[in-house]
Amino acid sequence: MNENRQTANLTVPARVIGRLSIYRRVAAMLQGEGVTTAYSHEIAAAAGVTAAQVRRDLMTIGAQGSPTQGYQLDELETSLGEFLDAPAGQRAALVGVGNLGRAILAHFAGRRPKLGIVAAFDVEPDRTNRVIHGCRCYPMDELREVVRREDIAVGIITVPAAAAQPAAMALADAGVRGILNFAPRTLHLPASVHVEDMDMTMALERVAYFARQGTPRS
Amino acid sequence: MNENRQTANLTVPARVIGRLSIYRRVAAMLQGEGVTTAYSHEIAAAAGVTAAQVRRDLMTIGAQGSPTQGYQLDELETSLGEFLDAPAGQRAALVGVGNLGRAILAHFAGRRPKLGIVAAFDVEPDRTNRVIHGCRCYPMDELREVVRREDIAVGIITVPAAAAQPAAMALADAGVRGILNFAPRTLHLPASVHVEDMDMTMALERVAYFARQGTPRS
DNA sequence: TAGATTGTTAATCGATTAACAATC
DNA sequence: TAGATTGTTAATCGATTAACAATC
Repeated sequence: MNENRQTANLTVPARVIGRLSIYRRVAAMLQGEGVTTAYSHEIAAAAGVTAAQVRRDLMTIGAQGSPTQGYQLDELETSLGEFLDAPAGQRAALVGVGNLGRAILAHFAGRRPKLGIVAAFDVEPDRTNRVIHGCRCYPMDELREVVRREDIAVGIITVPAAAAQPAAMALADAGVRGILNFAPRTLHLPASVHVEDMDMTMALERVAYFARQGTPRS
Repeated sequence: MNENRQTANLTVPARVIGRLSIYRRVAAMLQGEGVTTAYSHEIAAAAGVTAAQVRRDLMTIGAQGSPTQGYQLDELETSLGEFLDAPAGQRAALVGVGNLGRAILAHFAGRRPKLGIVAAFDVEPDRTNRVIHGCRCYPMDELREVVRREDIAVGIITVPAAAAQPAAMALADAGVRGILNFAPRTLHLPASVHVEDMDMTMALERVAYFARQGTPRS
């Protein structure tokens, strides 16, 4: 068991990656307010986690703070960017240009230079061969070609539930390695493809349940 | 520590509630295919979890299966509904009728009779005093009155990041007990208000990271 | 019956929290 | 310096997994 331990790139749990993304958002926000340094408990308060968690997470990526000054926010933002972003950037494609798909295109348009949605796909002819929120929309049968040409690594699924699995397969077959799935259906894909579900119905039902019962103390 | 243990309604972790919501979706889907009973491993496969987890979760809500037949899907769906839904139903309000807000209104329109979005709010005059995707849109200064009149228990926040905290406060002050937050900002609210974050940017960055690094084996 | 599945407890695993010496 | 904060390890906590007798 010792011989196959990972040496070069440590494995970081998904939970931690999510928090790092939030710390980056917080660092940008604080800098926007003119703040240049922040203590772990200040970052923690803005991120909604504990100070100890912030320190441990930042230790993971090798970001260091000063015991008297805290963390230098511009350095921190750089460190987080180097960890979270691909050096050469990554490109994403969206499948399903309905109401939700369009909203997501608008939401991400120009937000992250290192991670842009560069193509969208749909089965409906009246949604394709045009530009929506700055993103070119192609018919589904061009997916494979466009994904390869544009070197697209990430897929976003916003099709109806019944169409989700075929859409995911098409993306995976074309070479996509990660999928953000908004459709209320569990996707079955090779283990080499990382899937994250954004199930709005589930989330809303959970909120409704705890609105009634009260939040557990965890 | 023994004296204040909960007796009547057991506390169920958020993770479990989320899975129960998924089992309900699976039960509905299988019934739509004409299936009447399913084993835990069949439900598990469709839900993307382990069979042992399905059995343990269903045990939590007192749903029983037969060792030879598995679970009766119509009974299961009823049990899950009785557990997840408020007997008299619950009403939700959405704040922020932009692209994402409209998409969510369309997404939930008529989907769950026991949990409907019955009001929307916005600061923009040209978005208010009209009906969008079947939902009446009010100006923000009517929020308190409408939330109380319609007995709204759940809020959905789809405003820009800078407007999220005031919107959350307005909802909490009006009596909302749970909030589904799509804005990329951590909300600070009394502990009595349950908050769930749907951070699309974080989720996409996480997918992009694991698309590059490979999924951890967890 | 035989056998796969269920309900339920014990063992394992991983993440969070607590603690504390080192630091500026 | 004094003192709050940092980096880092040990203890705790909770959830998942493994195991197995009971069931139809």
